[in-house]
Amino acid sequence: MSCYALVDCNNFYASCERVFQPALTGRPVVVLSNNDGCIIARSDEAKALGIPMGAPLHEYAPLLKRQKVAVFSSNYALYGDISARVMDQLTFFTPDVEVYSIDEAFLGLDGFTPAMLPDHMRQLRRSIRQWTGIPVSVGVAPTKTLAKLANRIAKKYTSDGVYVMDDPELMTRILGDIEVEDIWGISKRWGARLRRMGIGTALQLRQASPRQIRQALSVVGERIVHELNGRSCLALEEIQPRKTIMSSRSFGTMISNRSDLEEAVASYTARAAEKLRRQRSRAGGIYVFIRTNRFRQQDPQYSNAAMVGMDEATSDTAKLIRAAMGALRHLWRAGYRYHKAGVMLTDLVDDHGDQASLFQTHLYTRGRDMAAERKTSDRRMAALDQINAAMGQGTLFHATEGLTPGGHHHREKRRHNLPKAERWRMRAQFKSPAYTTRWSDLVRVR
DNA sequence: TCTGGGGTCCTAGGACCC
DNA sequence: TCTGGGGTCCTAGGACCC
Repeated sequence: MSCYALVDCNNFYASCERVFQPALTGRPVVVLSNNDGCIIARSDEAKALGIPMGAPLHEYAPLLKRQKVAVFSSNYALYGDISARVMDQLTFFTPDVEVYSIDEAFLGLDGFTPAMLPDHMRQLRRSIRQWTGIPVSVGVAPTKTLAKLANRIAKKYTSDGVYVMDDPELMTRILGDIEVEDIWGISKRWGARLRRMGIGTALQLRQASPRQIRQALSVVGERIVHELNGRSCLALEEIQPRKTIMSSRSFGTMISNRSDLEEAVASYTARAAEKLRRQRSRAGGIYVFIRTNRFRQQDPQYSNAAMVGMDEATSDTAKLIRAAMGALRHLWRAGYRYHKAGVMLTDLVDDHGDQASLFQTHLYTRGRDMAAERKTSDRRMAALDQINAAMGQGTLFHATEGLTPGGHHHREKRRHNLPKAERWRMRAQFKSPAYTTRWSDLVRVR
């Protein structure tokens, strides 16, 4: 039987700020997003005041003032540093650590005797508190999904912040009280879909037919069913280099000037390139997007993006910026007030492996795709030619402009006289008359 | 006036090939 | 209006996460 723990830092950013200002203990604390726009972390006291996650600051400013809430701008350098210390402590307790996010880690506990787990985990919690000042909660269970739930229980109902899920009968009772939306991997939208199927609690989902859930929520949903039943489908994963690297910001004030926009995109590209080099990768492509403020309904709206393929994968900031500027030349339109822009580095390759042959394939298929585009859309072709002519560096092979949802729909309707759901059903029937699930389908292999 | 910034995985469908 | 079947590769879009 497998065994996992989820270690989760309580109200992480707020706790980090408190480490350096112990006087804030017992007082409500919130931390703000980049431009001080949203509230992205809250201490327990702040949550008790009814301040929701992601709330716009301007809506809650009066309440914060009235309640004397301590308000911080975010300090990611600090949070990253404290996070590293917390994760470092974990390795003293087990070598099997998967850092899942800045404030969470899964532990593999297969070698431990069940009887000693609670004490061991309490000790882990104490030592993290002692060495970093950060309070954590620990949930232990046979699968990652159950460990996530165990962690919730540890946070909400225990005094020592540790909960080990080992009593099957008690577990059944607990799952009956958990809403489906509180399960890891089930959000509002999927929750609503499940409720329409008569599934509202974790217990009901556990008892549901894996096949039916797969039809509704894909293999991802089916995995959750198995995981709730104690069959582990999600293994501990190794840390690996990122597959994409993003850098984006909304501007403090809106930008109409083209050179200001260029400056912003260039600096985002530089920042992304730094991250790229830090993980020893090179980028084969760069995606650039710009947009107006979607909240200002009264303003004319514009949003566009383009993707540039580099001639050769690179981590050279200057080259990447030239490519980004080429994309931007195409994207920019006068007369709009821009509010946000960003770049994403894609097609990342390792600095060590045999990336050369891998990249050859990409170049080849891209050429083929361009030929295909010519067939399907004259409009897109004209755009592509225009852009490619304008670009000195790299080859642009995709532009979102000209690809309208309407166009998709139109083609779709012409080609198929059956609705999508019906086609899908027929196809599924035809392909697999007898439903079987291979374990290899369920277990995610990286 | 103000409303975040990152990531990952899965599936359907199109293009292409034989 | 109909117009094979099997396979691969790729992309867009839709989900989800913190």
